[in-house]
Amino acid sequence: MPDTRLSQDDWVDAAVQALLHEGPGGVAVQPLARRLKTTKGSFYWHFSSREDLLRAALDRWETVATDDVIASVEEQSDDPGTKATLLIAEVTAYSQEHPGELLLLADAAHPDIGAAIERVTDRRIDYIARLLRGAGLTPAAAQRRATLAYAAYLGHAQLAHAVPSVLPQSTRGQHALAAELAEIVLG
Amino acid sequence: MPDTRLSQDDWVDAAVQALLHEGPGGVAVQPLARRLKTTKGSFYWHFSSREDLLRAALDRWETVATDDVIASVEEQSDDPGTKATLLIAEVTAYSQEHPGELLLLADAAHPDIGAAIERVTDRRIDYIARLLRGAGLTPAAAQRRATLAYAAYLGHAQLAHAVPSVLPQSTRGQHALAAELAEIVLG
DNA sequence: GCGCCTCCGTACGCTTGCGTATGGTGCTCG
DNA sequence: CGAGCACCATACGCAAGCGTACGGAGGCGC
Repeated sequence: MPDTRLSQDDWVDAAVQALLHEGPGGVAVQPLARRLKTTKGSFYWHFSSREDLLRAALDRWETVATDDVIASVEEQSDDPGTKATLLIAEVTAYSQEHPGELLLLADAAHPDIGAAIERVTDRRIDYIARLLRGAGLTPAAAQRRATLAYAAYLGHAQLAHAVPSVLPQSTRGQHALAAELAEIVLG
Repeated sequence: MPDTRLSQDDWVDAAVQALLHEGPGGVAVQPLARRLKTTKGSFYWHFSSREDLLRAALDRWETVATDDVIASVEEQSDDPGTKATLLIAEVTAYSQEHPGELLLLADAAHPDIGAAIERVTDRRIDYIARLLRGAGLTPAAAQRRATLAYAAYLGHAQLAHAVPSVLPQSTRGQHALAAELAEIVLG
């Protein structure tokens, strides 16, 4: 039992986990308190409200969902094409393990959530567009392709989570789909 | 005040509207009762539970979300390419006016919702694949392209609803994006 | 070793939704 | 025209979350 005393950060950690696995609805005071084996008394000492915690969790998510992924890809390769392939793999695995991110889109009406999503989406599409420009596309074409590619990724992730049966079941089939997408995007 | 007396169908109508505009969370007994200017007493006379109503609403949605759209497209043209273009337009407008459908994906864990989504998604992708075969693609390629096209549509709809700022604001830009998608899908 | 400040547990009130029980309406049919 | 049935309103109990009040424990400085 390492330190029965909790810090603000422990709560944020738990909130981010809940956010990634259950979506924003999982960021709830009492359930998290149960999981942390404590009570609301602790929570309301460190935070002023549930919204407060949600904001902190979103802030952290924003970083891991962009910088971390981008940095990981960047340090693995220099070639834009290779980087794109790496990105697809990394990001697919990421969304597979963290279905909560997709649930975030459903709550985009919430001001803080909407703002966070907007920043994350912007940075992701910009990064893809940058890769495509690196691969020789004109800025305008790169932007369009990047948007389409991201839309395809998003939709694919949604399908994988909500209707897996419509996607190829075999790894072969999945690979064929990913290859087709890559070929289309890279022209 | 046409008939202060309500039928089972009136409730289902209201539920479908709620489903299309607010997602499954909107299919709630008391809110609907308020909207219909009645009370739960009425509801529980016609239905045994909230789930009961939800199932009825999903059943109806399944029809309007597939057959109706497909029939509309089919009666407007015979050429597969034209039909695909029509489909994109029709379906984009549809999802624009009915953001609730996207929220359904977030609740795919619910058995009835998941099953309904699966049937709808299957039929939609199958229809697109049929169009693509009609345009000369091999069955396997048509299936892959149809899946990708649907994923792109889904993701695009999500973005339009949750992060409209990342999409082109001008109708010109939107048209360019749609054109690029159509060109990609049709080869 | 005493007091204080930090942190947490408990108990409460509030809201919103689901589902039930039960008493009323008004229409309809005999 | 009155009995019965279809339909609805009201009131209740229950669950789960948020937020507050307040009291108790435990470590730290002096």
